[in-house]
Amino acid sequence: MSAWFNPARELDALIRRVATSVPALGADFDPQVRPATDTRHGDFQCNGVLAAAKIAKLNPRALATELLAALETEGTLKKAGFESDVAGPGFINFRLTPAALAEWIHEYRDADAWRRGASALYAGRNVVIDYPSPNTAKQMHVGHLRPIVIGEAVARLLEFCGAKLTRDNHIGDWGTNFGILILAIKRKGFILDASSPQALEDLEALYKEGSALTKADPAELDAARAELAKLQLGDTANTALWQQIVAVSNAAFQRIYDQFGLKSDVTLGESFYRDKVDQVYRELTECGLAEESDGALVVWHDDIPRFSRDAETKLPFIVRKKDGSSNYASTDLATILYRVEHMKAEEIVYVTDGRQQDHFQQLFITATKWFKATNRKLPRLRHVWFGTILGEDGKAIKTKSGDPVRLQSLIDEATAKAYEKVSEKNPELPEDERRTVIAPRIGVAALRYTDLGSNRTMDYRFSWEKMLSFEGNTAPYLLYQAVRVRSVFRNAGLKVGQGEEGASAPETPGEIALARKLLGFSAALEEACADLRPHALCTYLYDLAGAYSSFYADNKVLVDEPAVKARRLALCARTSALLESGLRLLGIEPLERM
RNA sequence: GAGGGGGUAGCUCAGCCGGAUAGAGCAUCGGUUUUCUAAACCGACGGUCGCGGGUUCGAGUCCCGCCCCCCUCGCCA
Repeated sequence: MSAWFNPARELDALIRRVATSVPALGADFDPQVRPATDTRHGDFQCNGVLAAAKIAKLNPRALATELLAALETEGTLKKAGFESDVAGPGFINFRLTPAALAEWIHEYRDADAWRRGASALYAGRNVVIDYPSPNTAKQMHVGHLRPIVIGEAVARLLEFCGAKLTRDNHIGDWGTNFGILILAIKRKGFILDASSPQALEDLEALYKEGSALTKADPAELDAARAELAKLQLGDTANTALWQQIVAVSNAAFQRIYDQFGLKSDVTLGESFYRDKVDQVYRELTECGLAEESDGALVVWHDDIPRFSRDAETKLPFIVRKKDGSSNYASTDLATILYRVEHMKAEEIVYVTDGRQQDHFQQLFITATKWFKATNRKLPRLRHVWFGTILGEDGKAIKTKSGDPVRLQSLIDEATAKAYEKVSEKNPELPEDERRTVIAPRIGVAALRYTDLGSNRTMDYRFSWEKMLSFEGNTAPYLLYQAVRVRSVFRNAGLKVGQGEEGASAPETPGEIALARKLLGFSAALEEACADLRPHALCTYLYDLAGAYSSFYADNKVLVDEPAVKARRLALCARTSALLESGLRLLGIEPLERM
């Protein structure tokens, strides 16, 4: 074990250490080590000398030369396989020798090795991730795509980097809509059957009707409230109905989760916390954080102008409604406490729509003060938020009738298009494989990748054309590249990873470029983890696939010279493993052929 | 009004812990296959990085002002 998993990080540490022996630099010198912006400059560059020279009023080139001399004397640089020089106004460029590239490729050969390299980021940390957390009694629609897809990718990233992860599906199963729904069910004498695929759709229709009635007739609204009150007081009939509604919802959700390969460790919905909110009210009141306002129990944050009681537009954190019932603020607070006490959470990650930013900001501030006042240890709280999926017109996506687009219909359409495309491109593959394996996987992968491919904080325009186009930075392109690599091994009669003995160091431009790209994985992973942005990984995988394609076009793998063939097979094997591991991190299951 | 996001090629978007000549895909035009999956590769075309100031050796990236678009703002989650 000698090659650095993440050379940029190690280089940075090394330069900092050596800089202490250079008088003009010292201990607080920031080397600003970055991947080289242009490969002609090498693999990594140190930009920090320019700024330091300015402060010390020295010639930057001379200072860079001095620092580099100290680095070279120290010896590590050469051992790690770097060549280096001073360039331009005072940059220091570092280039890994082909032998060093070969060593990394030899050493970091599979997901286990990468996981070990990456484990420093989250080693052993207890993390609870809250997703996709849908509301019950409604079918999953396009709005549920992002929490599923982003949540799963973030979860896998964290797990890959060593976190001890609990996936907690915090379903919304205790909302005020249950009064309306229960009333409507009773009126119609409707019988619920959780095993029926139709059941949730029926519930939704009932709710729509009931909702319209309550809007039209105040007496109806009172009746609905009465049903809700009965439920909350533990009425047997209403509780049974509520349980059935939740069961119907969960069964329908599960059918969607299965198609996305989603598994929760626990599903503790809001209802689970209904007997735990009193403690929240009591403690918040006792430590002087919460107070009555217009009959509700609210928390003001006078230290934050926007959330202060003096703000122009009042935005209190309402923890108990004026009718005495809880809301998501109260249950979210109770949930934090539960996760800390019973799941030993050191970090909680919420994956939700960006429109909830105010809520989470207030939640986090309130929790911070509450935990401080009660001498509890606060976990790190992170809101991983995302933008909205827009229709082709740039407005919230809807069907022609104005209803939300069902998630299942998105999956079906994507799958159908994928089937068409595969059948056109590769008709000799067995029909059954195309239909049951390849098409569904490409379809779901396309949905996922479209969602993950751009920065999550951006809104994006949903376009069938773009989503199902199999060119450019898309899932089918990446899947295709992964399949092409596998095909090389199939033709050679080898398993991926075999035939590397006696490999020489990369030599041709295509080989070198690919090898460098492979090394870039560690940095991409770190970047994706830092802000929990899966799209950094997407960008990397796309680059890697491109580097492979160029390599593949100019470097025939199955050649006669054993050393050349072995080194190219090694490059192929690593590309294959990295593409496939990377896709899995995004939640995308790679294919054998397509 | 306050807060958040966005404004980069005709379109969709990367790049934004300041770094050397601003990148992809699509579209348009052209080239590459008796060769490991051409769903590919290579090339050409295409830019006042919203506008104006400032900081800096260096600004798409940081700061200030302004303009435009989207979202949120008292009891839904």
